[in-house]
Parts: sequence; structure tokens; C-alpha cells
Amino acid sequence: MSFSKILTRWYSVNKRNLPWRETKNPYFIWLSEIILQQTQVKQGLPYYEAFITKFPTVFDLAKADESEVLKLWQGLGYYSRARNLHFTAKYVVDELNGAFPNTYKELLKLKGVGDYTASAIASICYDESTAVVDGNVYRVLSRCFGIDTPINSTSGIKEFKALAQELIDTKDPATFNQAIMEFGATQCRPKNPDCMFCQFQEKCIAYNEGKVDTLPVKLKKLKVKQRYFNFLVFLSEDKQTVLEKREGKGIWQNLYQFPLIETEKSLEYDAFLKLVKTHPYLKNKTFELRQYNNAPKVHKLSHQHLNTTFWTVTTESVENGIPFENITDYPVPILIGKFIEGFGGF
DNA sequence: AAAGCGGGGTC
DNA sequence: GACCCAGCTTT
Repeated sequence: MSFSKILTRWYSVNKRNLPWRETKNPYFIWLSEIILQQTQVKQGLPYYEAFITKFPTVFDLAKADESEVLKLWQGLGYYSRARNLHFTAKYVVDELNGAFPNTYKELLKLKGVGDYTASAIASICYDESTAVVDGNVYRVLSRCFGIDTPINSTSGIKEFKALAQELIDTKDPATFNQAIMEFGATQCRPKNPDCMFCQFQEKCIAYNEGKVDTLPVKLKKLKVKQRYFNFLVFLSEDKQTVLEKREGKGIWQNLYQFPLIETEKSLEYDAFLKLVKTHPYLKNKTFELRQYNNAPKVHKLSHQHLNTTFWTVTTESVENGIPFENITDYPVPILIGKFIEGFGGF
């Protein structure tokens, strides 16, 4: 039996019921695919529900402010996805009258849509025979065909795309693409794959040569940078605080945060007090400084560890403040969100 | 070709 | 701790 036949037969029995599998509407498919980039179904699902509820059509999404979109995205990470999502919604509405492109080639031109997402939308919505290659597909193909080319090398990317394109069921590319991803997600898992009940047991090279645990091959590991964040949580007599929008490059672009002082290392109370006394935020001001968390809280991003201390700064008044009770209106990194939740307020 | 970009989950 | 996740963009 062919690879495709075994796979789609497995899928017909084992597929999960997921809301985006009930539609071919390109808006819903596009939205789900952006949410699911580098994100597990379990984590993305509630966000998908929230987005289709608040923004039932691409027109609704296009009309929103970017901050509203980021607020709804809060906690999901990789916030460029949300910014690009909003940008593309506006583009589709303003330039394409709300109609999404209907070919792989045209979809690829949308901001935030790369090879994977263009292939997914083109196949699922328009039955175009373009193979998706995501983390699941790399794993399934590298194991089944015993390919040890690094999946994040230029040659590996080409090789796996070509193989997937060769294997795809041109009669039903939508089902094939979803089946191979589902198979990777639930059966051919990274750890503890279910080889005992696998339909590919006979032909899987990794299984038959004992290489399941060493495939796929991935190059290098990134080194984690240590950073030291100090957030100033202003508390004024009229119950205001200060939030600033993160501009420019780097993490959390366009999200809000308490005024930040980044240091070279973690500082104790006395050293930090001395520092902030001369800092523009507090120079020549009267304030009372309190250290909220004794030991720095380590917030782990994939490439940075943020050693974070929150400091409350009680003052008579603040400039450019916002009522503390309105703080949850603003999109914030989850690190800030968790602090606010635990802190409560005045 | 390599780096930058989140947060949650698993082992 | 290390690794992974329905990847994309920028340098």
C-alpha cells in the first residue's frame, strides 16, 4: 500500500475534531494556521475561539486597533504574528475587497505567510497540491525514510519539501497534508512515539534500524542570553501608574510594560536605590521604593532568560499615568500580566 | 546561513 | 536542564 494510502486511512480513524477542520473558509484557515505556528494545538485552541468570536470576519479584524489584536494575542508569544495578522487583514480588506488570494504563489506574498502557511491554505481551502512541511512532517519523513539530513539546513529544507511533494495525494492534498501533521503530532511524537501500533512499522527505516530516537537530526543549539530587568511600578496618590509602549526592535514589540531599567546584573535594594535616584525616571523626585520580589523571577524565553525584579515606587503624582484599574486594557507580556494578577493593585 | 522572536509542555 | 511546538522575517 502506498504511503499516502496508509496515512490517510490512519487519519480517517484517528483524526481529532478541531474547529478549523469544519470549514474551508480561508479567513478561518488562515487565522488558525498563524495561531498554530510554533504553537501546539492545545495552547492555540482557546485563542482561535476567542479570535473568531471577537472577529468573525476579516473585515472585523481589519477594523480593530492593533492594540486590541495584541491584547487578544496576549500570552501566546511571537507577537509579530499578531502584528502581521492585523496588517494582512487590513491589506486583504483594503486591496482585495476582503477576498484572500487563492493560490500558493499569491498567498506567499502575504505578510506573515511563509512556505508552510501558504501550502496549508492553498491545499485546505483550494485543493492545490502543495505539500506542507512543518515540524511534524520533518519528523515523520526523516524517520520513515531514514533521512539524516539536518532539517534546519538549506539542503534539508529542500530535500524534505521535495519528498513531501512527491508523496502528496494529488487527488486530495488537503486531507494528506492534515493527515501527515496529525500523525506526527499524536503518533510519531518527538518522545515516546507509538511505534508498537504504527501502520508504518514494516517500512519505517528508523524503527527497523533502531534510529527512532536519533531522527530527525537538527543542527546546533542556541545560546541563552542572561538579561536583568527592573520594572518600576509607580503608585501615585490618585491611584495611577505608568505604562510604556515597547518601540523599535527586540522582544515584545508594541506591547506595554512598566518603565524598565535594564542592568548588567541583579542589584540589591541599596544599589538599586542609588541607581534610580539619579535615573531620569526619578531624578529630583520624592518617592518610596520597595522591592516586590525578593529573588529575581526568571522568565524564560527561547533565547533569553529575563531575571526580573519588580519595584514599587510610591509617589505623590506621576506624569503620563493611567488609572491602575485600567491596566488590564493594555496588551502586556505575560510576565507583566502575571505580576499584575498577583499584585492586585492598591 | 544565521539570528531573533514567546510561552507552555514534556521528559 | 534540554528539547519541541501546524514558522516567519530580518540581517
